[in-house]
Amino acid sequence: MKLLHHPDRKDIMLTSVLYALSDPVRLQMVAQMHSTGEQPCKDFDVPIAKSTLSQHARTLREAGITHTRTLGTQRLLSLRTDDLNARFPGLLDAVLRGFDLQRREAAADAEPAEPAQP
Amino acid sequence: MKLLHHPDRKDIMLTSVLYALSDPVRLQMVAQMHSTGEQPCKDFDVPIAKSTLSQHARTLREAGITHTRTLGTQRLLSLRTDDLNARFPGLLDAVLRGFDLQRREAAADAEPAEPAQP
DNA sequence: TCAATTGTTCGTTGATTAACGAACTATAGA
DNA sequence: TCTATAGTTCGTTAATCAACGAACAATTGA
Repeated sequence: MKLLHHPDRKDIMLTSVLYALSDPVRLQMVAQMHSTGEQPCKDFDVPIAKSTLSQHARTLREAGITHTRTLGTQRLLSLRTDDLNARFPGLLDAVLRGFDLQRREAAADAEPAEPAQP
Repeated sequence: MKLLHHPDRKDIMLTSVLYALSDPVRLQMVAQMHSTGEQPCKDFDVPIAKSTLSQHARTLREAGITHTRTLGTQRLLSLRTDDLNARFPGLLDAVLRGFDLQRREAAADAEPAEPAQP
């Protein structure tokens, strides 16, 4: 079994975090972990090959955004919420909120009018 | 004279903003605009060629982070604070605060002890 | 008009990136 | 032990990126 490197809290770099979050696939993964909690790679709802997903998971882990633990054949990913909040207060929340606002707006734009009962 | 494209507020994308902020040079530029206000390219305190700086300025502008206006031969850059706060509430502040926290910590680490009179 | 200042554009280079499939590792369960 | 499942690693490809210098454009001021 391979041991996975996670950076210490103090070594989490702002530019690395912002870069990791700037990819649509990774941002989606982060949003999903935030709403659903810890989950295995296979449950991420992203339309990419598993090798690509594995690489994205690594990018998030090495940036200090996620923690990965092994359970059987699975790798369970979760957000390092406390570490991120301690190091960059308010950043994760602002990103997640921005992601949600943007998503809502896109959904609203797709509808022609405000339907009473959709 | 060339006219510069600035995206509408509604077209500012989260991933583009995060990406633009994930480069150390651009992040430094943003921090400087935040503390010093509007300023011309030549006043940015970054150790790069002016052609490179010009490209970074373009990246920031096209991501919707900065506004650029022309004054004589100069291009004055300023943060689109209101637009960013409206679209992604708290994001810019969190990034700027995180940048400052990280900078302070790095400075503290460089000092061996707490000198009374440095 | 001419020179200096400020910034942009262009072409190049080397590095990095996201994507994929194939091959591999490791564990769980039959 | 054998098979299925879950991920990782590797090699490749096409695209993008940051950096630079040279050449260009636009404006100011002498």
